[in-house]
Amino acid sequence: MELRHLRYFIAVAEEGHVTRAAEKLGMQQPPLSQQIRALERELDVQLFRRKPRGVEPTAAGHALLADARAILAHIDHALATTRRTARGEQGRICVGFTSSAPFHPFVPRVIRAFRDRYPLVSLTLEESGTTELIEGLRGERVDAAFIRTPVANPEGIAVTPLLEEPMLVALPQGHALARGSKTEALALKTLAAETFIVYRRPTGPGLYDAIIAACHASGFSPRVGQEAPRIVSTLNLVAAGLGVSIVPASLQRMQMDGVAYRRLKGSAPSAPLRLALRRHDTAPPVRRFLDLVRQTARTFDAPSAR
Amino acid sequence: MELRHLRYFIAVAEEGHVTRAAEKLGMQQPPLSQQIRALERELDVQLFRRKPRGVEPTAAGHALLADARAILAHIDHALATTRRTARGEQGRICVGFTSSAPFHPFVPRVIRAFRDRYPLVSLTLEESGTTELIEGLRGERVDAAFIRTPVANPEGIAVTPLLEEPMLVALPQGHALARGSKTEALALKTLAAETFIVYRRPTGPGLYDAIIAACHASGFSPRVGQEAPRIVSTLNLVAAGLGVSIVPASLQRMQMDGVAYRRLKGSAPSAPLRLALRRHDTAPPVRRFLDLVRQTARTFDAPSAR
DNA sequence: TAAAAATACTCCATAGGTATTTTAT
DNA sequence: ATAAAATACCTATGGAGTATTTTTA
Repeated sequence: MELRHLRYFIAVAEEGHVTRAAEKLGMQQPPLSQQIRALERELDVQLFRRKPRGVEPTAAGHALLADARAILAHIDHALATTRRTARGEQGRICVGFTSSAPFHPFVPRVIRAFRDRYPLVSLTLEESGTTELIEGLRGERVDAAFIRTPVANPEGIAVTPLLEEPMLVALPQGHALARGSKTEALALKTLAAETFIVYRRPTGPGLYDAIIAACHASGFSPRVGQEAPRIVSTLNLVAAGLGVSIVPASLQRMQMDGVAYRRLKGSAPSAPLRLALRRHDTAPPVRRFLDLVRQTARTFDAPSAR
Repeated sequence: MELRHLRYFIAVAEEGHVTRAAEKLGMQQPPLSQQIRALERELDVQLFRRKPRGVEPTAAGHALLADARAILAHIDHALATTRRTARGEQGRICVGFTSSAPFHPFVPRVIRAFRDRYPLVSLTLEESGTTELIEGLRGERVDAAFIRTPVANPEGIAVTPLLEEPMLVALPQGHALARGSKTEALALKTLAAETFIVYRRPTGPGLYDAIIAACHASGFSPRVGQEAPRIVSTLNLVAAGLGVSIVPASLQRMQMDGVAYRRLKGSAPSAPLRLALRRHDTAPPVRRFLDLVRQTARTFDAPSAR
């Protein structure tokens, strides 16, 4: 059986008249009669009662008519879903981000824009460390990840740079360097004697290494104190007076009590925001997400350094 | 689009390999490739990613695969329903009966047999007078009716005789004729002086006329007292001592207090059981019902005259 | 008998087959 | 280099067209 048979059958049942149905279908009566009989022969069921002024569906014909309409509707629905899926308008996507990413206003903005634009794409979010996110990408548990640092082993992973923001020194409130003119930039070497609170290296090696490298460039080797597993923990430790830290500027947005920020003078390390994807991932929602992220990044006038 | 495309698509998606799918479909690889590409072109959607060792459904392909399977299942289901409907195994039937019919053991037996044999046919029962049942048949509210009397205007109605049973005299308990040897048959003319309770003529003219005619044949004109709208009411009136009546033998089964029965001698009127249908009704459940009724009637060894 | 469906046939579009080339790793 | 898909081309099945007959109330 073919869909043709169902289409023809519906036309004949609706018209109650083979000749008129043929006209409506843009064909002649004999081939239509033949196809109807072929359908009846295949099902071994009489679908129409032939009368001198047309045809009338039998009980079986009526039963089939209802189902045939439902089947054609089912097909229309399936094709629409398929097309939407191909366009990336329907499906699923899991977006991961490191703990510091959501503080950058770009991230919530782009997530919201995606939800608005592609409401049929089911979007799940996952916060995790950079290393876990990259593993998640490889294992298909995550489809896109906002990260801040370069990836150690980028095999099969494509990283798109999005935005850069300065890094600031986070000092305990009341620290000597936190007093004075707060808007003036600080030279990194001023911090040579301080204890540094850093983000755990295994979780996000890039940030750790960038800070150490910047210190060495300024002529000193930083004393590393506590290592924090999340960027927020870093600030908690700073607020507790256990040391200073160097964090992306957008962290200021969280208004943490007991922490003061100072800008850094000269070639201070900067904090990039990047998007990591599987290289050659053709999943349409992922492509749409990347498109939207890039477009939003282009028109983003960084309000982070307020 | 045709079902062929969906069948081929499913085969290729399941095999992940056009050549193997073609083999499984009993065809060659190039035409299968062509049909798949034709489907992709029509939908304007890429369904497979071509790899050096086979093909892999895209996200859209996966979406379509699930729907395509559901559609084929939908079709199978529709065809099965159509065939069952054609065979009379599925559908609806409304069976009517006059008030006296269900007392004949044949009627409940055949109803039960039909339910058991055709569980997917939704069966509704309707009790009504003969006249209303025939109108119900004409108006398609009823599809088959168990009646006892001939139909006045049988235009478009086919009546099949099923069984005959004797009619008995129903007497008030304590009536002179109810005493004595109860098994002995009574001559109808013995009742010449009695008041007759009869079934209302408009509701069931056949029974009424049969009784009057039998009395005339026995040489008297019966005195008609109350007319009852239902056969049970007749017996109630007899029990109340308002007169005698002549009723089908199977009415004994209802064990009505205060009523005694006597057989009739000679050419007493007999009570037929008949099935009325629309002439030329081809509805399959109705044909099945008629077949079953006839078959059951043939093998029915009347236990009514116990 | 009259309208409509079924049959008989013819034709051609296209599904499917055969041979070969292109592609992707 | 190799396996598999795509392309080119051919064949023939069967869907559709034309002319006519049969059916049914």
